[in-house]
Amino acid sequence: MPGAFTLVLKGFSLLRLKRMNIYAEFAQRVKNIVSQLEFAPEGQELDLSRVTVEPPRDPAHGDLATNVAMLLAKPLKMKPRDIAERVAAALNEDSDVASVAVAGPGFINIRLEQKVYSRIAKEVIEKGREFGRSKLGGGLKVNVEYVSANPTGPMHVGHTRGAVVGDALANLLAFAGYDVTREYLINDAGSQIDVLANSTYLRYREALGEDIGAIPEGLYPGDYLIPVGQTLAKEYGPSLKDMPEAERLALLKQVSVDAMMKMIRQDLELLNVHHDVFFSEKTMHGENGSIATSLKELRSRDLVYEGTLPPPKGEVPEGWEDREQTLFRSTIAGDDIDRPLVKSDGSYTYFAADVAYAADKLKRGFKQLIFILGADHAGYVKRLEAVGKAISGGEAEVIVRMCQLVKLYRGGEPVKMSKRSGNFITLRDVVEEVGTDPVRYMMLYRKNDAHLDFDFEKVTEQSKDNPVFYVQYGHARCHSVLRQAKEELATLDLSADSLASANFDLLEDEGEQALIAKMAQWPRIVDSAAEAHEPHRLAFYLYELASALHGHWSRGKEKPQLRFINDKTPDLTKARLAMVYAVSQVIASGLTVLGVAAPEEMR
RNA sequence: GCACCCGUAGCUCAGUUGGAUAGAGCGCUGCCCUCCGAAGGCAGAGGCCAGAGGUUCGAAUCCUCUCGGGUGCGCCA
Repeated sequence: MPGAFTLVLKGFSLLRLKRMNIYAEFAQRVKNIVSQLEFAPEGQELDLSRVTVEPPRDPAHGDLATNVAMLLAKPLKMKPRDIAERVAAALNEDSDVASVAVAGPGFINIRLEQKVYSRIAKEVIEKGREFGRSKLGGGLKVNVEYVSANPTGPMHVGHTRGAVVGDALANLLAFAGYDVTREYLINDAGSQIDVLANSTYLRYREALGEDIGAIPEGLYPGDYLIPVGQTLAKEYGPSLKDMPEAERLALLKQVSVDAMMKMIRQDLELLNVHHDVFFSEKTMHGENGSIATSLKELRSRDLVYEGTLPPPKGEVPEGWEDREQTLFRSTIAGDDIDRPLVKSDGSYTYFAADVAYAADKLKRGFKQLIFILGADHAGYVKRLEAVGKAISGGEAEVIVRMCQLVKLYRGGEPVKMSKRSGNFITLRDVVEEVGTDPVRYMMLYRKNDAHLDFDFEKVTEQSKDNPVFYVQYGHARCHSVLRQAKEELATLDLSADSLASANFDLLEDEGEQALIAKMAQWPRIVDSAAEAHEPHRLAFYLYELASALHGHWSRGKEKPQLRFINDKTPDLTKARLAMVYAVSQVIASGLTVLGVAAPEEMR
């Protein structure tokens, strides 16, 4: 199970980290206090794994809150508040703690000394964009597979979400200390590639001057194959027509797939999506291919066998015949039925390729196989998990994240698409109209398994309604202040080194403390988002941080003494500019993980 | 018929892995630019967290059932 493994890693990373985030830090201190207080009768081990230290929901309660008293009430048979009082008294001795209060059912609320804020601010400036990078993953090898769109045409708008979520998740995991490989499976072996090749052949003949008429049903009608046909005509002249059919088909397949992949890579580049490995499915087929060898090996482990399946419940499909076939024993790992590996014509099913592909990844040493799938593949989740579990014997883990469908709107009206004509809306259409940053942020500003409405007009709107502009604007505002300071205070050294030495103890305003407290949460957000495989949490956090900045900014309008730049108080000004710089670093860092630009001005 | 995902403010959605009085944006009402970027901020109204049981100190969150929406259901990829 993942749980035990993750815990080991966590313990490992906690020991390794020189500076941990304050929440993890205080959780450890609380645990130490509990064991020192010797609540438990002799020989009894207290389970402290569920002890948490979190920011309280209401900032008025302080900076940190822990649930330890409530958790221990039962095993110790004590009242939560009695436990809380004793822990609180011990916490009060901590020199980082300004005050402690017991509240509600037994919460312990902690208010931190100013110097803790100062320490955090200093750390952010020293680490810059590296602040928040963690060792949570402990270098664990993980494989993230995303996009894997069929190489039969340009990327469809429907691929966008999975591409962005997968890419951002990969970035996030890398930032959280995992050894990440980003992978794309090229489905270049199925019957759809025959269709592609035949469609290209038609365009080739067209390029040679033949009248091909309407594109027949069953072939790809899109214009994108026209240049492929033209290139072939230029390169080979009419000679392809005389080529033996098998040879010609092979050539057409190769040329077509290469052309489509080139197009797809350009589309991905446009979206700022990147992969390390493009894995060809075709290379796994054939007599000595990895599918054949994998199945052989799995047969020897009794994971592959010959057998029959019960007919599907409900409506039995037309042409159903009860026959014996080659099956993968996915039921032993939680799948509903065992899954067929070989079609009646003797060729492998798509699933067989998946089995071999998973085996290949495991052989390459990956401990987590992460898949980003569209909602239309929901039925595939169980069997993928089963494959990982069965083949690795529980050593590795398969994690599937599904992306729900995106509905397109324009000014509130649904956008209709007709697939049949080949004029579907492409990923390129969308990116070229609204831009990479808004597309990416919108796709990440939602839980991945929730439906997403994407309105072309709203996404290009430059207002609070549009989170990407709000966050980028926050970043730009920080730089605006720094530019202003440079002009007004020519003698002030604004380098990171200099700013790190500012006297942060001067930042006593509640808005300033709120901003620093918000930044202190960043490492914690990174870790929890990485553990949950939910990059959208970063997008929401950045919105909150930007909001804290905008709010504080406006307070300077009502109370001029709160403004960042004041030539009469140079030390305070320096501390405030340092804080502004720190905020810009966290926003830039977060946007970078999300693959979104952090512009310094937006005029 | 079965499986998976989702039901939270009028609308679009968060909710820190079970914590305190459930939050944000849009929309609505009323305010704030002689002032570092108003692409911004402040305040107000708006809730039976689809419904019913259960688990426990404590549930929007976990379990069961019901209702409502989506997706998929040998040899398509």
